[in-house]
Amino acid sequence: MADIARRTDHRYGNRPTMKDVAARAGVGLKTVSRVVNGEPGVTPDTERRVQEAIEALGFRRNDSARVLRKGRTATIGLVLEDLADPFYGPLSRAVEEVARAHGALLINGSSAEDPDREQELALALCARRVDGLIVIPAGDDHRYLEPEIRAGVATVFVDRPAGRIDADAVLSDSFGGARTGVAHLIAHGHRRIGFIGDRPRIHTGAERLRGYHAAMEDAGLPVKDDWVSLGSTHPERVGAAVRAMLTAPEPVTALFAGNNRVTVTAVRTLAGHASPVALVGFDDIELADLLGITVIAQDAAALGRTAAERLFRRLDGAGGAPERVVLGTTLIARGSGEIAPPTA
Amino acid sequence: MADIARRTDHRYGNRPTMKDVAARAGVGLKTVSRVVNGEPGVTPDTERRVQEAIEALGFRRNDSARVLRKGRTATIGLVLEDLADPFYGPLSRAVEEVARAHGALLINGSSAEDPDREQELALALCARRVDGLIVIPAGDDHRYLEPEIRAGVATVFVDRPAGRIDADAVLSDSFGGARTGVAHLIAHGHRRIGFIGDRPRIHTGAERLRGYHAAMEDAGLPVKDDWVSLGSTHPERVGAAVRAMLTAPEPVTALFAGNNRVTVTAVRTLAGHASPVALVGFDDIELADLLGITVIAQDAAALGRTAAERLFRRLDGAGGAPERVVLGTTLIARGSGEIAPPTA
DNA sequence: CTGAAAGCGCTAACAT
DNA sequence: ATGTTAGCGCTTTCAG
Repeated sequence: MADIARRTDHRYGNRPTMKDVAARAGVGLKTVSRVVNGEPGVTPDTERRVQEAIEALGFRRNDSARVLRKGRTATIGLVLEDLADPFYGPLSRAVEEVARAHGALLINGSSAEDPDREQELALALCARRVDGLIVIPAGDDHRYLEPEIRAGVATVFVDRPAGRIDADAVLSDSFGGARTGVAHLIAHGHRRIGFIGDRPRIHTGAERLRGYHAAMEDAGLPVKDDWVSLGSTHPERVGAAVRAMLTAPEPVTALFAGNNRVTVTAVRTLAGHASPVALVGFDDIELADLLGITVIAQDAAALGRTAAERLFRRLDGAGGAPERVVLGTTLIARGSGEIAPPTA
Repeated sequence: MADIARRTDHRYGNRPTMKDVAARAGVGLKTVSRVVNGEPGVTPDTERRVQEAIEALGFRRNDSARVLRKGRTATIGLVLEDLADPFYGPLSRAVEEVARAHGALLINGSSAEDPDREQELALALCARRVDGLIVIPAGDDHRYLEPEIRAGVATVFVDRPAGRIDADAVLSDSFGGARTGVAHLIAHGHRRIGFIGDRPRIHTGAERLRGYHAAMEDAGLPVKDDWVSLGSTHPERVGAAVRAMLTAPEPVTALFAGNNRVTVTAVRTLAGHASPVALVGFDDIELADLLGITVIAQDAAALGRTAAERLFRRLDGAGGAPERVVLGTTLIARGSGEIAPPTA
């Protein structure tokens, strides 16, 4: 009766279990477990019989049950902004490689820059008991993760730091990179420089803006309100911002683009402009070399690799207070940042 | 004694369970389950007490246990070639969005174009009992998936068809796209056209080569051995192939690039070349518009979306024989493909 | 070297 | 409306 119920119940498409394998091989359940996990203490002959039964039945161990018993899933979660953004591809891949080296799989999801969605995703991953979590924050309040972290979910933030909790973070030097980029434009003779960034709520955006202001101040240059535009990275918004700066009462002669999305739109917009305008963008872009775009490059793969390595070190028991690692950026001069201002 | 053992045992970092919540709220286990899952039949007052206990204890349902009982993981697996390749970013994102709409999460991994790694990954996903699998094949023999598919793992192949098994597949029209692209070059006066593709073992590569041959034959043009180069998409290999074709006894006046990686290298190589050479590439690339690169574009997001939708339809019980869906491609003329051959 | 029994945290089925 | 019991498929413990 109980057995009929079980056979009628087609969860997992009625897959064979270790019990089935044991019955077929005429051995005990635990012996099958030993063979499947390569544990010692099984005679070659018994092992062969078990292997045959496994083959015949098409048995594959159910890791869900294993996880329940062992308490570790060998899975880590990655919450990022947008899997389709070329900046996050190499980052994800680097995380994946480190995970693979540690025998773990990767679940990832996009927050679409929505704090609620970030939280929903991160908590769903915790419910699946991922061993660790790598988060590229969309929101600025991560207290919702406190119980999880306390319960033992190793957590590392990347690209942007956590908000309102103390946690490991791996970042690029946004402030220094932007400052260097703007100083580069100043060194080439520009005095009226525009900054187009994303929403100021986003940490990297704010830091890059700070770098811009610092470079201008270092050079004793004023900053007009018209020269700073923050908001969505939507092409329309950015395009309009570029045009506004070029036609302002005191038009800019150079632009600093706050990230890869902005740079792309800025280049497209400037391509349709009469006189040349200097441009330096944060983040490298594919084919930027052929287009001669000067950029402040950050190493997305290194960001992901560093974060993942720190995560696994924590999982391996490394203690100590949360740390913040800041990776440097590189100025790559390709032409667009070396255009001189029009001689007035 | 048993309880001491349990407390000492720190799996899941000693997280509270429903039993703990039940004890604290002074209710039965099942009542907690009802509250957590939003099932009816709980008085508002009881519900409040349970919620309070959940908050106080920082309880989060253990989905591993749930999965074991329910038989569905609400997780799908995606095996692709390289998460860092800009072609797969939008594809993954599209799959993710469909999964999200169905309340499922996405585990993804890169095969790095290695058949063994593809198999290892796909089977690891099956061991975790993903409900469904989307595979971008690296290998050409997928019989290893037969037991899994029979056991109920819905499987859809994308970008390239499955090898030696009959399964759903969603593809782009590689043959037609390449034929159109090469015909476009012929229409602009070229007679000596080169084809640079990836390894012929890869289905898309073979199909595109077939399209090239078809277009040449349609026009009654011969194809010299020197004009076809297949192999790795490594920049060095591709660069050398381009240079060889331009300096062959009968040099080509136009090139067809078999995929996005090849196109990028071809553009870089041609940029250093004296006389202009026409180029059409398979796959669109970011900023190709600014560089004036003519391409045969496929819709990576549509590929992913279509595959994921089919997968969930199968999961929802849709029967019928495996089907092959072929999505069309689009020729986008931007200049490089409209360069006329040098007048001889 | 092998196996029986207990139980991981949850849900389904059945009481009450 | 609420609680009790059994058991998902595996690993752990302990006894042969």
